[in-house]
Parts: sequence; C-alpha cells; structure tokens
Amino acid sequence: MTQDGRLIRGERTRGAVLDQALVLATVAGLDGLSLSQVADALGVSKSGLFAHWRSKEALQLAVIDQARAQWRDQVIRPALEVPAGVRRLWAVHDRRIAFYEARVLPGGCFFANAHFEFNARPGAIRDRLAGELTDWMTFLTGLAGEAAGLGELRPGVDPAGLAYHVESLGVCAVMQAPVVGAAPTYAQARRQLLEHLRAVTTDPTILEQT
Amino acid sequence: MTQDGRLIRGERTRGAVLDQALVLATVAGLDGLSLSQVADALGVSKSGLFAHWRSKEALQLAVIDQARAQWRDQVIRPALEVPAGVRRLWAVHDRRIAFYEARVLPGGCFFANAHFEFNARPGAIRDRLAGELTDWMTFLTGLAGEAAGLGELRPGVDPAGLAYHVESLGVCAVMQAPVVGAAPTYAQARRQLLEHLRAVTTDPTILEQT
DNA sequence: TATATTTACGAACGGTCGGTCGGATTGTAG
DNA sequence: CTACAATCCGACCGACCGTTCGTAAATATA
Repeated sequence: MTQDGRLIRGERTRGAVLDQALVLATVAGLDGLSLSQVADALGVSKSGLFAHWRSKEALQLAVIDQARAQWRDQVIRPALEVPAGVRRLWAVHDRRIAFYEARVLPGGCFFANAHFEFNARPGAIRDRLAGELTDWMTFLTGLAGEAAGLGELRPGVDPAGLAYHVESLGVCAVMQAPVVGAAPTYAQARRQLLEHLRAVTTDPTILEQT
Repeated sequence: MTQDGRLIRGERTRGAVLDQALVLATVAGLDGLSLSQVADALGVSKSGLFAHWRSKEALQLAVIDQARAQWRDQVIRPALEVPAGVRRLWAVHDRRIAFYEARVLPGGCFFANAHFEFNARPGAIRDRLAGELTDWMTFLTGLAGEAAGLGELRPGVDPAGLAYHVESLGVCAVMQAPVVGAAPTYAQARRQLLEHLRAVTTDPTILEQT
C-alpha cells in the first residue's frame, strides 16, 4: 500500500491470486498447486503470474505468508481479546477448532498439510514452514508461561508441557476431522483439553467452563 | 506364495517395488510418487510395472497395504508381547516413537503424510487411508477398554478419551520430530504420556516406570 | 502530453508425467 | 520337447507442468 492507503499497482491482483492459491494449495497440496489452475480460476493468464512472483517457489512462499496472516486475524487476534492466563490458552484452542469447524479453508489445516508434505524435503519452503511451527510453539509456550506467572497453574505443572499438550490435541483434531466426520472429533478435542486444564489449573473460570 | 512356500513368478519384483515405492512415497508424497523414479531406482522399466498393477492408483493402494504390514510387524506385534492393560497401551506409544527414532522410513510417518495429503481429495485412496485411521483408533480404544476391564483405570476415566490422548501425543511427536530435531520432541512425547498415565491409572508398573 | 515502467497476454519451449503397444524373454505345465 | 502364459522391455503417445519471450495495454512520472 501507499502511504495514504491506496492500493499500489497490481496489489488487488496480487491479493486475489494469493487468496485463490491458498485455497487450492490447501486442497491439492502446496507442491501440487498448479499455476494453470490458479490462473484459470481467476480468469487471468498463467504467464501474467510471473510479473508478480519470479517463480512458483516464490508464490508458494507468499502463500505461506498469506496463510499466516489469515491465521493471525481469525485465530490469534480474537484469542488475545481474552484476558491472559489459562483462559487465553483455552481461547486459542477453542478459536483454533472453531476455525476448522467454520471450514474457512475447504482442505482443512493448511499448515498441517504443508508441514507433512515438506517433512523430508529440504529447501526454502521446508525451512519457512519449520519456522512457522517454531513460532507457533513459542507463542503457545509463552501463553502457558504467562498463566504460570499469574499463579494459575498448580505446583509442579510444566508450562512447556502444557503448551505441547494443547498443540497435540489441536493437531489430532485437525487430522481426524475432515475425514472421519467433523462434530465428534471437534467436541472431543475441546472436552479433552478442558479436562486437562481442570487438572492443572487453579483458575476458577476454567473450572466453571462447560 | 505357493503352497510349499516358494515365491511365485514375479513376487520378488513385486515386493521390491513396493518396498522402494513406500520409501519414495513417504518422502515425496503418495501422489508425488513417480513411477519413473521407482523403476529407475530398481533398474527396471516403467512399463514393466504395469504388468503387476493396472494403474498408478492400484500401486498406491498396494503401497498403503505395504505400510500397514510394516507397521504391524514393527510396532503392533512387539507391543502385543507386553501383557494387556495400561502397560500395553504404553508399549504401543513407546514402540511407535521408537519406530520414528529408528528412521525406518526417511520421510517420517507414512500414514500421517498420506493422510494430510489426501485430506480433502475424495476417492479410493482417501477412503482407504480413512479406514486405516479408523482401524487404528479402534485398536487403541480396544487396548484402553482392556485396561479398564482389568480395573487399571481410576474411576471416571473414559477409555476412549485415553485412546484419543495417546493418539494426539503420537501425532504431535511425529509432526515436530523430523523438522525441528528429533530427540527433544520424542522424549517430550514419552514423558507427557507417562505423566498422563500416572494420573489415570492404578497400575503400579506404570507408576514405577521411568 | 510525452515518456518510462509495470502489468498482462498468447504462443511456444523443454521436460516429466501416467499410460499403451508390439514384441522379446522367461518360467511353467503337459 | 512344445505350448502357453506371465513378465519385461524400448519406443512412443497425449496431457500437463513451470517457464520464457515478444508484444500490447495500462499506469505512473515528467
């Protein structure tokens, strides 16, 4: 954007391409993403994409950033409106599952899909995805540490372990949901974490949560 | 095989192809698997593969079966040598993580990779993978139910929830390990489940486990 | 208005993909 | 041995891939 808020040349196209590419990549995979399909879906020419990104890999990296922005706006930001502590940790888990329930992306969790796709394929994309995961775990661990600092965790409870716990339940929920059927697994993921939080926290608002 | 145990014609080739294809598919993805690469890696012709499987999809389905057989031999079977109950549930988790630590497949967990890959892509392969996941969860739930039947779970502990818990920690361990670095996550996954089992079981052998 | 730069396009390129085909080779049964 | 079927191969096909190029339109700058 320019300083006065107007879109610079081509920015509208760039955004539309990224939105479309994110959807297609979440379904077909980040590598299975076809530039032809992206172009056709938007009614633009395939060669025109190379005016914005020098290669497919550059577009793929931009798609990762787009996914992160979407995640920030629709999961992290709403959760940060909840007061810090165990309640906020719970809010992250809850918003996260709500994000999949809402089927914002038809292919499930973009990051999980992409992460497993590039598991064993070194390169810029793998590194970027690994960085995203590291940042995410740092974020969760920070929230757990905040809760500990507020004295909301029972003695002996490891904040990092709690963050790992939240992450594993989230990943497992994402894994089963799109295939086996949504509702039971989502509910299960919520109930499981709530049970665990009740076991490790002294925060009365969690104990009262249903 | 024939009745007297000898290999029938082509069975050696068939097995070698499946082994190679499983390795390549775990790295490049089940769909990213290239028949040319499989053939080249084995020094056979690509067209010869079509004498054994009528299409790429048929080979992909066979690869899934191969992965299941490997999983049965190296994870399930050893765990079943442990007495039933919470100890066996723990053994499954332990053998599972050991399987990834041993890097039997260079690409991490084949089932997790394939599952996320075909998340949102209906068809025979997606259905087969979903079936594998269902069977696996049924297996875990059965083990947890056994433990409950033996009176090893504290009152109020839900066996299905325990099985879900084991699965989520396993998935999360697999997710992080190949990228962020192996040892810490593997150890974390073990410690996390051990803590949880100590909270839900009355079995002294688990309480003594280190 | 005139100029420079970005954006977009159609056409084409080399390469890889899954798959087919006819024929050569191999193993098995009679 | 002969006869038959399974196996394997090289050559080839059409489709799709990411990418490049020359060029035309659109936009910013002067």
